[in-house]
Amino acid sequence: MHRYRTHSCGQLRKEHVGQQVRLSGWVHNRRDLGGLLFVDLRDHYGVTQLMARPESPVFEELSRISKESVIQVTGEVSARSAGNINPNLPTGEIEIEAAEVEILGTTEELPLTVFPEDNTSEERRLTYRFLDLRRERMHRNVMLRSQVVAAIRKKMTDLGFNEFQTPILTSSSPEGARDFLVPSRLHPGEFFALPQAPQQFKQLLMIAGFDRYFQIAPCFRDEDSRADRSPGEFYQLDVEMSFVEQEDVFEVIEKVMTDVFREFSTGWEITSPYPRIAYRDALEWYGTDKPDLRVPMKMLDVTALFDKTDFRAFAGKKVRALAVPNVGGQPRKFYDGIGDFAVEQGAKGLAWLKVGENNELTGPIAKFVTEISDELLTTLGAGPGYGLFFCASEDEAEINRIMAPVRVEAGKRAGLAEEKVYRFCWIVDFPMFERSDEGDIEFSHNPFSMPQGGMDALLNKDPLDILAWQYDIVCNGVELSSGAIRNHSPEIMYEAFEIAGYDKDAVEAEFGGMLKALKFGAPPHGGIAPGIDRIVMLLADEPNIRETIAFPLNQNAQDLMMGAPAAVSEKQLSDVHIRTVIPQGDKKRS
RNA sequence: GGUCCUGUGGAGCAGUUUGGAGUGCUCGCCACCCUGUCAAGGUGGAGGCCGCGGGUUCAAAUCCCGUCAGGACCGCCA
Repeated sequence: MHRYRTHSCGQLRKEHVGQQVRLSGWVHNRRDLGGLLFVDLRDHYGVTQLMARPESPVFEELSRISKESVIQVTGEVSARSAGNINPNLPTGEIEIEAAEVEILGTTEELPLTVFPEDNTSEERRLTYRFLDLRRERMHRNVMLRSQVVAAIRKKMTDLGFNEFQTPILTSSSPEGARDFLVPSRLHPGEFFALPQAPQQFKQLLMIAGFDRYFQIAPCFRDEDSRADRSPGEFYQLDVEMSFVEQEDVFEVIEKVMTDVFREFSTGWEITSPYPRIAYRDALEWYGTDKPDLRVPMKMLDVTALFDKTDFRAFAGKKVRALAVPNVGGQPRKFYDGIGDFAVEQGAKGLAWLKVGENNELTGPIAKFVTEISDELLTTLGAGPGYGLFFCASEDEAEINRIMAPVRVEAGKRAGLAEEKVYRFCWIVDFPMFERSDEGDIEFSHNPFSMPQGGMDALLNKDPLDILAWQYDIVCNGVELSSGAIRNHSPEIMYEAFEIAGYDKDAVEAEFGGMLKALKFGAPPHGGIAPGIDRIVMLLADEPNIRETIAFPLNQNAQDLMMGAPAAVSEKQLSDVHIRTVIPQGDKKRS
């Protein structure tokens, strides 16, 4: 007989009855009936019920072993009588009559319960992550991630892509986030940067002629985290293709995403092809460039209409309207509730109107809009039963920040949000340039994207009107990725940087390596990089990205289990020529 | 850098608004009862610096100030 086990805890069925078997695993739960003892034994594969009677030599020992200890049990598989079958357990038709027990690993009192899975603070879960990962939900999420990554690799390979590894110790790349720096021992005072993305390397691979690249790539950015943005590091499906236009990239990614989501979602609906929404439309309609299309309502700018009124509160401000159908029966409390939600988002208030049976408008601002009421309803496509909400501000960005969540929340409260569905979309036509707060022209996103219209556009159009071959893929309000057709022409690159205020010398000083490569026969190319963590987060239907990562840092970018980051010895510091200066008042000291 | 929420036996909460004895709930732990449970059930018990420091008060888990820790968001991050 094998030393530790003959079968897994998820393996035994009716046909094994009568066999002598050995199982190893964790004590999942115990039910002591006095004259009869049940122990659930758990491993990665499942749970099997062990059973012992008082006359058994192992009864006493088995009844004392604490939960989450690791034990090995030998005994005979016996069939459960019809009334005792557990239909919720794949192994529920059998149980093991324990004859021998060996304790392989004991446990101290548990800081959290593995089973049942009650609420535990995330701080504690991360501190004892090895216990947290035993729990069914986290175990399932981590396995889902593993399977999703395997499926993506297979799919990409089937589509003719090759996986490459790119350096982890590298130099700063043009993503624009703060770098994680690694001091060089051999070169005093110089530093590596961990890659924010393998952006330049994948472009170099295209220039080197490899045609179709992908990588499940680790990326590092020293920026603050969010519920959907993991602290410090994350993984992306990094993709780059040669001799392609935007639509070619879309075709590949839509196929991969749709297939993966169909394979791993539990029957959720996915619509393909994904709608394409221009960046400017997305901001006006949804208040964000990552719209949650499960709520279909669009907002509209009605500044021009309110200019015709004497409504002082909106005078001189931009006004955005949200028309919500099917809320005619809602009490005043509903409308005020939406307003309260807007205030929580930072609004001073939210004006609203109710559309009556005969299109008559009622509500706090009704008397101010009498002369534009017909036009308003026509513009918004609203009629009886609609609720109209208005947000006004001099600052369009403020309207967007407030109204984007209000739109989704109002849709949910009105029962208009779809469930069990993945609504993908492409956001396209990002502007190439924007005006900075100081009034200068600057790149609005990635300076290495190809401007739509190429050199001609750069030379002849107002920079603020130039669009880029740049795109995002969004699902249910989660931005999965940005991507772009790259600027593979040095001349166009110099010109684009010129517009943004960088002369040729500055560009060469900053991006000389990349530029040099473009001068030696660069193919047109483009790519994208959907976030693995976010894909798994959507598939697992988890609200927080850390639930999809086995060992995430906490919000403050610390590893509570391993104690990272941490001070290092003076020797280590001097080896890499580093002297630390701790800010005054900072209690952290080596 | 900023705003907001949270901190109460081993775990998760309620109690704080309106100050009056560490009061309560669910789980875990220990002991005992229990021969078909599977989130077993029953009885009893142990376990507390109410995050920490200061202040107000006859009296503080509760009010005030500060501070630490965790989380959500803004900034930031393609």
